[in-house]
Amino acid sequence: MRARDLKKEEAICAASIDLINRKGLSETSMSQIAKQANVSPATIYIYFKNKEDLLKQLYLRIQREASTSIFTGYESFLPLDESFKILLRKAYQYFLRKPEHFIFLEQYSNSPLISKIGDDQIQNYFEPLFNLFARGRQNKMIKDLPDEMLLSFTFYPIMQLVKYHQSGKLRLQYSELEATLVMAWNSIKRDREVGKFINN
Amino acid sequence: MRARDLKKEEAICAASIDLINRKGLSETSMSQIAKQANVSPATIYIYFKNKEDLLKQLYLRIQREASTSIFTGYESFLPLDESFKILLRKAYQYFLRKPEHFIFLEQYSNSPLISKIGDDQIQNYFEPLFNLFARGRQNKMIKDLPDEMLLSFTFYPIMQLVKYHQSGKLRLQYSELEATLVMAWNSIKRDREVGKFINN
Amino acid sequence: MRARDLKKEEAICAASIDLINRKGLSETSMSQIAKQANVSPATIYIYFKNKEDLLKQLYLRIQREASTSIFTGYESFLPLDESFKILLRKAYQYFLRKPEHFIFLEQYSNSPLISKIGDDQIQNYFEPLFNLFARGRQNKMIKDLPDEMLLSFTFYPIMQLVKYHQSGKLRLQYSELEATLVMAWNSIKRDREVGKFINN
Amino acid sequence: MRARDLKKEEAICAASIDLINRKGLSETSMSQIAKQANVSPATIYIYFKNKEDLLKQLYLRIQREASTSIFTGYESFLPLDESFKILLRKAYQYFLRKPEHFIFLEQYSNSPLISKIGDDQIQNYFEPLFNLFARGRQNKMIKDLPDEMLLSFTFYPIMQLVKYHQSGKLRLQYSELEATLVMAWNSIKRDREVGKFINN
DNA sequence: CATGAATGAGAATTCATTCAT
DNA sequence: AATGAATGAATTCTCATTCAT
Repeated sequence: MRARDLKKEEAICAASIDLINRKGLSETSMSQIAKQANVSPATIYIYFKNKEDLLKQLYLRIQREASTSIFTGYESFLPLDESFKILLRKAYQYFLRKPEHFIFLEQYSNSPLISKIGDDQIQNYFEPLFNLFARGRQNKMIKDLPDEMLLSFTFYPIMQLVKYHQSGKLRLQYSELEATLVMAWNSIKRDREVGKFINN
Repeated sequence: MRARDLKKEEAICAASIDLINRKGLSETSMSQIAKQANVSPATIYIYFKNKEDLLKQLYLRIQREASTSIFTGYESFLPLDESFKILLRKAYQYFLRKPEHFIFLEQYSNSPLISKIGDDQIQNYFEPLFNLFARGRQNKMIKDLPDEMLLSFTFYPIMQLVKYHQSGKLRLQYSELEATLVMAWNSIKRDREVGKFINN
Repeated sequence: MRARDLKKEEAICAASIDLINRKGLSETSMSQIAKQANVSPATIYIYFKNKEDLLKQLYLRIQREASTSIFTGYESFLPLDESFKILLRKAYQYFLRKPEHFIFLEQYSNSPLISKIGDDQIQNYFEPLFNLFARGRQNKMIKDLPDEMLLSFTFYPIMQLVKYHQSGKLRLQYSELEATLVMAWNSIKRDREVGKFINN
Repeated sequence: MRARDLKKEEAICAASIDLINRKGLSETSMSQIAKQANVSPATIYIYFKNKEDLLKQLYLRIQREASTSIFTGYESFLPLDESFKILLRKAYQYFLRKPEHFIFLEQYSNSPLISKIGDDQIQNYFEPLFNLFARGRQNKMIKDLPDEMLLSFTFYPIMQLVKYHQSGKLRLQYSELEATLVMAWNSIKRDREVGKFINN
């Protein structure tokens, strides 16, 4: 597998994402994908080893694309909180622009398929954010909490709001988004009031 | 006339949940379920109209059970923040005790199947939390933000931590959980420091 | 089997005939019949041994009813041609009144199921007609041809016209029917013009 | 790319016809057909959309083949009665040679499936006979009756005799067939004796 | 590289029938 | 007698994948 015609490969990916988003992983068959992509079923097997591989590649390439788009071009000399808000803002806006990608990622990563992907492969996509966290902890500007906790109160709430946006339940204005970013930052930034249990 | 066998229905549900957790929605077939539940495939169709209905009923009954378990028995005369923390703590602990239920809900609600369920049917499960939010907003103890925003910074981060727990990436100690609940509360409680965009 | 409640038995028969006429033998299941007859599937097996038996009994009882209705009450002292025309007219009118019965008979008798029914069982239903033919042959009023041939040019054309009527393609007026009966009679009545091959 | 294998399609058709003749429309399953045709069940669905389509195509192609075989090559310059007898004779002999086709047609056209076929599609197969009728009516050689009536006293009696032949109840000698054709012709030919109701 | 044909395995669902009450 | 529950076997049809061109 892995051949030339990028147009065809792209068509296969687009068809897959669209179908999976609309019908679900279980209701999307290789022949449906083939039909919608205007290729023969056999052609898919030139570009991907099998269905599992197709889905995995899709997941990885969407992650990669999102990560690239979100984490490139932000100036690391900015104050930590600014950098942090820039990243979250870009993430929010990126997924608003690419709802199909967002939905696909959610579906895939909440299914057992996700276990077939090595942790490291994913972890890397968050690296810049983790670096930011590390810097913040060193500078005593961010609470001394594990990355997962910090993500849970910053990145994931934002992702949840993307979901609300896409379902139409809550569409943030620009100013509201900015306030939200402040909320996210406040929830992890270190301050004078000391918590009872966590030594921050 | 033979009476309907609740044992059988229960076996079907349990088998479904188990298989779906292990193999995924897409890889779980009616005959696999039947086999694991020790009934005939045809028997499933006595209790559920079809596969879609089976999954939907599972989703609703798991939601209901979780909601009941989490939202019953908390004393409403307690201070708002206490009530709030009790609910989140119970939610966290409930899903820790019922990982299969948690995983099922995540998988189902991130698939297109979720769109077949009326909004109202779901919304109700959160009602006590929404009531709390409403009270808090009236009392000026909670920021004047829409429910979705409040959930995004309280309930969903906690759910994210359940996920981390179950994947083994981050298992909170009791004291850490308590600190986390404080974090959640702090993120939505109204305070003297006035944000730039939100008038709280 | 064979029990009491005639209402139930009648309901089962009526439902069967209706469904088979509308959906076809292949598309009619015992549970559909049960549902339409407002009884339990198990109940059908009290009245009939199994599906094959149900169909067979239906066929026989419809044949019997038709035969009874057509062949009773015609006066045998009438001239042969009058008797003959009376019978055909009654047959035509009977099936016009009972389209469901007609359609069922056609469907059943043109399927391999018919082979499960002994020839004698059916033959009897035509007996009065056969007697008429025999008398006619003896009296030299009817061509000396086998019963099957005589039926083919009298009874079956009339049945074909019933079919046309029911499909809406050709609905005979009363006078047209009478003319048709004359045609039928002419085709088998003996006359002076002698055929080349058959000695009539 | 593999080309479609006409041998396979033919095998599927032959197997279908054979099974339907022996077991009946209702008792013939796609897998039985596949097995007897020595193909995979899935292969049938390459050539036919579904079971209903398979049966419909079978019906149409058998009708077409019969029609072609019966109605080609008869000389239209012959006297009307000769032409007419030629056609009926060919029909009789054709179906005697192809009992499976005859039985299939009878079974299909007496089931509700027939209603899924447009009238026009069928009507065409009889066209040459209808033309003959039209000519005969114009020439005042045939009674002035609708096509359906004429068919009922000519074509269908002959078909009924085919049925008798195949069931073994009455096998006509050649000379008997000829006499029968005369009967058919006489029943529709116009003559001096004027009927009471029909103005012929 | 690309294809439509081909397929065995398996999907969801229904079947005719029997069971337990 | 009558029922709805229960079922193993069978139904139609689709699946992921490979084959032959």
